[in-house]
Amino acid sequence: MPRVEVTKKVRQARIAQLIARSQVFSQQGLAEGLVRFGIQVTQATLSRDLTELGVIKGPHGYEVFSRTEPEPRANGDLKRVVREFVRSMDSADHLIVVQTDPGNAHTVAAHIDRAQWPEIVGTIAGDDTIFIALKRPRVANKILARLREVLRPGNGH
Amino acid sequence: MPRVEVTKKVRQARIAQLIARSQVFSQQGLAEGLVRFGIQVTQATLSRDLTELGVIKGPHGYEVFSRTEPEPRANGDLKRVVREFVRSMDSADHLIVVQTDPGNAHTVAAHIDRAQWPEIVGTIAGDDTIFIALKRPRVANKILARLREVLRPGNGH
DNA sequence: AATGCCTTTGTATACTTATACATTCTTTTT
DNA sequence: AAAAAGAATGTATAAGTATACAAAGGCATT
Repeated sequence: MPRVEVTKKVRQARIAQLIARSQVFSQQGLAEGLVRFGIQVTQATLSRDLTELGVIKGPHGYEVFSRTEPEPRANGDLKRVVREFVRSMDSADHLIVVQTDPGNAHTVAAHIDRAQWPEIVGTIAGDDTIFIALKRPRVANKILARLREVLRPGNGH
Repeated sequence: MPRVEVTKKVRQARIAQLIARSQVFSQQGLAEGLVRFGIQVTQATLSRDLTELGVIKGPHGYEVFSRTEPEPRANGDLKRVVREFVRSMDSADHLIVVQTDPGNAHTVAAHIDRAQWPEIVGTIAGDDTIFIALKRPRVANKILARLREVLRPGNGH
């Protein structure tokens, strides 16, 4: 049974609370903040706690790293990255414009490049936008349809 | 002016490329990866680069945290950056494709954007390529000519 | 050219974080 | 109950990162 002292679980909850409300930049500082909750631990323990909580250190101090995995890297296939990152698509003549989640345009573009579809002349990716240059305008709908296939719900998983 | 050495900008572009494609867990390891690009720097410089790039260290290595582009110190005009970074240009229908020195596409594109030429709908820049979307294909040559003016030798300084 | 300011980078080192090992306490197995 | 196995945590230190300082070069002004 749990002891009278503060459990690991409670401590980690306090840590999450603390870093959510204030900017903490070191485990030493975190330890000091925890003292106000009557919790006293060493830096080593905090290092372990932060790892378990999935906390990372950003420009503004520690933050919970739960958001959509910024970079699933490795090599999923085209379908996977399209389904995961693409928000919308449209075409304009020789060009298809793809909107993705911020920061992931290059990931998607790289996969499209790799597919080497003959109708595509080239792609270029910014932060959240991809331009796909086509050889001829009339293939736009064909390519769009091919890409959209994987976006439809109930389309495998 | 072209420099013999690798510029900071190019180096940071390589860093971004490297951490996007593989999992890097230390600045030491990053330095080793950069050697394959012929770039040799110390850990201290990489620490600074990562800060400037807004890179953080997550469970899967370094990742880009935020695209807080400090925006190229509003310096130099369009002519200067075109002369300095552009390698070649061509058009494809309503699209102009500009090739630049590695890592400098954003700089050039930003200046083109700033010029606000009415014939240009928008631009998007990758690592060394820019797509310029035009309202209508027939203005391509006009824009190309205007850009190429500054590339001609003996064109002021 | 000389001066001064700014940028970039390396060196050395301080600061921060992770981890091997040991200890203590709890739980499970025999 | 004793022994074995695990969990949690501290200690000491290794591993990793940031930064003060100085050197070097670019650029503008004089």
